[in-house]
Amino acid sequence: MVRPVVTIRDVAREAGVSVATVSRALNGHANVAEPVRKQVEAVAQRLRYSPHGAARSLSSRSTQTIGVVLPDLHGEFFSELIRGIGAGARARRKHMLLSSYHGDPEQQAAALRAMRGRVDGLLVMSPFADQPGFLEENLPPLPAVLVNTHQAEPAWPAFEVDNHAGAMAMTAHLLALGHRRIAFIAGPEPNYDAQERLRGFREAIAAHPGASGCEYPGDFDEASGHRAGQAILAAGERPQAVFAANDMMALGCLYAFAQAGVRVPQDIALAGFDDIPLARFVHPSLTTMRVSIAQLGGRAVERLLDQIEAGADVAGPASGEVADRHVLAPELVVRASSGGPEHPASGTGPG
Amino acid sequence: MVRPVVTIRDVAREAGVSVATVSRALNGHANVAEPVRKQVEAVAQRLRYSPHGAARSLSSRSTQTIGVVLPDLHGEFFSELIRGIGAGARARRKHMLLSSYHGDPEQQAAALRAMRGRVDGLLVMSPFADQPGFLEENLPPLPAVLVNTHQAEPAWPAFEVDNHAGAMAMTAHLLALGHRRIAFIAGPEPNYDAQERLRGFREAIAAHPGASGCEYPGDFDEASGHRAGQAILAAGERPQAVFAANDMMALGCLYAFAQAGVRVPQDIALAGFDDIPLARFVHPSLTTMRVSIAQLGGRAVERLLDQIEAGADVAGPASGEVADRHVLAPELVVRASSGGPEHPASGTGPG
DNA sequence: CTGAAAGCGCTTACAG
DNA sequence: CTGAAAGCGCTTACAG
Repeated sequence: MVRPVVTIRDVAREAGVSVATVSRALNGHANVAEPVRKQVEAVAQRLRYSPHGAARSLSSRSTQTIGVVLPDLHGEFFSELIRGIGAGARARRKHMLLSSYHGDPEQQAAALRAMRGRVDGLLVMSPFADQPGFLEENLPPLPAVLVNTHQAEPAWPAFEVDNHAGAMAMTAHLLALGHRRIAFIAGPEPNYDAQERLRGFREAIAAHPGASGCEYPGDFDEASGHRAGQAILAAGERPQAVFAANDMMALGCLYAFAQAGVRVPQDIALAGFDDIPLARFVHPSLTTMRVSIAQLGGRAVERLLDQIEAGADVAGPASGEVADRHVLAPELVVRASSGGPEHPASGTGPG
Repeated sequence: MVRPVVTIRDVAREAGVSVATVSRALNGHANVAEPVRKQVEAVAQRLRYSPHGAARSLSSRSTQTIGVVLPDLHGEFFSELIRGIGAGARARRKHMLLSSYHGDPEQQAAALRAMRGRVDGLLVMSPFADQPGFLEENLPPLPAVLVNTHQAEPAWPAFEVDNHAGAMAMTAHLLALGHRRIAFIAGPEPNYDAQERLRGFREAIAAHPGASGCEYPGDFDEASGHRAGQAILAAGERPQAVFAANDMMALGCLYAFAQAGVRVPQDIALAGFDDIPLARFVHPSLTTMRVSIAQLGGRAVERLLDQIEAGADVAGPASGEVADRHVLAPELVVRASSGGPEHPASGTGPG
């Protein structure tokens, strides 16, 4: 059962040709006589030869691999992102080297540097990218595309969700339904997505005469949404609608309302953000902004592979150039919780 | 902004030593004079040197990477698996090369072979492993551990969920609650997990005098669960309990019952399998078997890394040896839908 | 403790 | 169309 390790030299010897010819034959180069190619392929197959990845990468200066460096692997967001990147990579026949780290910049720096010589380009999500010099100092000299990452200077191509526009759209939806006093349950303050959603809410409220908003703190989990829901009910003048900065908080809030006997949407409208799978299953089903994270990953990997194929090999653009930035607009999904006219395809319940 | 590519030779030249000394200094070998080491480290840092992965792998015959080959990336199962593997790999400072393919054996064969020279070992989930010779012919000569994969001969170490025991446990739970006529909604026939769950159900029913089971087809999605639920209600003698082979089908069934005005658990008890996140959010919350897929992945990667460190370098065991097989027992999670005494921590709703 | 040299397994100009 | 040779960027016996 011990399989011998077979190299290109074994194939060459067995086929009676040079290793150069084996290499050319197996890599589909044109300048190989057809009978020779057949012969080499037959021998390679018989010996179950497959080329050594590191050797091939070293000599060809190409790894056929993209590196993906993420802050975490936990939760819907990352699994969708990985799925989208994986699909995009496979479509272009690339491998995917996945690295996650926890918390501190040191670890991410190490993860980034370890990619040199292993990948042809990088997809990076970094909470430290707005720290001046962080990426400049730690990205290997390779093409890189940022995902959902806020850079101080737009030095790298970037793909992100348009949280600001999404929050404005949702607020506009609630306003269009006639609600004027709207509560906002905010996400964690240091979080850039949270900041953008809050900004969108504020802007939409400010732009609408007669509308007023009040804000409650939260940190993107159910429990904080639950607390905010209780606080909203306890406050003086009850808002007509609540917009939670993500779905998990909206669910917590929904639960608080249910406990208090407050009906959604009859007594108060409710909306979230993200369209997590749960959103359509809860009762009432949740109006939310749908964000296609898999698509975000897929488009980012396409952009990266295009750049790699174009032969770019530097980390960061030439000086003075501004990197392209791609924002994906989330889509309003109206369900029962906001009391608006539901889109038939977004209906509640399985079956 | 164009960063020059710096190699070990640049560091050596700059530090005034040989490349051998740089290599030893940076890799923490003992036989380097302390001042020399300091000097080399300073230069490496100043030049932002990081070693070239492929070159290092080729000469050291070690990639510090494990390969993960999966049939798909879609859904809770794979994201949890990847998360568990990723955490395990990071804990042991290994990289993770992730490859997914769709459908056919050819594609998986290619994915497996492409791993040679890129990884030190493989974690493989393969629907084709019971096809004689498939793994033998396509696994590179590396240590490999199988995950949730049914092999005809137990030639490789394997980690899997004990679906049979889990289904028996759930059936026993329903029987213990006094239910005697129990319906089972089966998964897709070719699926090995589905087969094992069905086998566990049958065995538990057969072992219990006075109990009777009837079976309905399904294919692990909501819609088939919904159809089965309708069929169950339409049939002559209504069962006292329904056990769906997975949670998604249980949810579909629950929805059919709700539409028909049949109350769960008062009129009929219901249980699922998997403990997907939705299970605790639906109403009534769903009794199910919890399967820790992340743990499955984590343990598999540990087993693989142990084998790699032990210096094994062959695909498959020595002839005559039987590979170890690890089954992870799922855990019964009693919630409202079965009408049993609920565990306090498993309660319904957020907050 | 240090360096010169061989070698890891490929690819790719360069000749022919 | 084919082969001999150089080289990719490291690591590691081997001498000293």
